[in-house]
Amino acid sequence: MRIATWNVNSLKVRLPHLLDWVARATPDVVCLQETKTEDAKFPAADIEAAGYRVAFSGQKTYNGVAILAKSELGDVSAGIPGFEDEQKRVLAATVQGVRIVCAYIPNGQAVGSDKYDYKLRWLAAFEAWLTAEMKAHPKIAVLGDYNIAPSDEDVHDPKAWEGQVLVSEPERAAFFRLIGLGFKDSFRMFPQEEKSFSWWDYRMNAFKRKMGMRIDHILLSPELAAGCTGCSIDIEPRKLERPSDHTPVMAEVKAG
DNA sequence: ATGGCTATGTAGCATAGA
Repeated sequence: MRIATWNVNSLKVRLPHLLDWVARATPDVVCLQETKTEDAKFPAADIEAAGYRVAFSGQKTYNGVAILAKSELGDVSAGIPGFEDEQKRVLAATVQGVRIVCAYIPNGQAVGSDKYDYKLRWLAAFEAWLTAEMKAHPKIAVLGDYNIAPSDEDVHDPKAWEGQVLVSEPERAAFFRLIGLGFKDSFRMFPQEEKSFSWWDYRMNAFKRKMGMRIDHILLSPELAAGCTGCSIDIEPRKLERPSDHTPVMAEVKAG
């Protein structure tokens, strides 16, 4: 089963890219972030016509998550239980015996800002919830835009970014607490090219200059990781006209 | 060089992203 994540930065603008990409990459599950689309305006018919079922939790202007799947989406739930949050950032569903969690982790804006505090509080709630989810679902995958570059090799210029949001020690510590629960960063289970990134700033010709970060991740529970046969980033969509600033990441796992 | 793009909501720019 191929499972993917992609921050599309507006589903309305990126729908043609998404449909082209799923036709080419043929994922079984796709987690989307930053759909920026109210549920009433979600393009469900176009996605269903492409052969996917879909669940979504969105809002106007900001955030918004969705899960596409070739087969049935069971036990769909939105948000982190017990964590009050107006922002639509989490959606979970069970597909072929695999619990899929789609997450759009807060950006954090700047270290020390209110949004940074919110990011750390959010991550603490996320970790607590996943600790329980993992026990309930031994086959669980957590896919999404983490807005954290785990290690310096995930940053084009670690010196320039040192201590900044996306790489700061508390953010990385939160990421590695998820690893501490037993999750594997599927991308790093396999040999990868140097300077493998999933996001490049729209400005400064950052993509062409390979000035990116790896902040989109697929974390797998031990049971899923044991059956994982690959994980890769597809940079092709970033080369198109009007691209998302993020690219898809896809892993292959054994279905339940 | 602390900007630089892009998307949205809304009708000028402000906010946010990362």
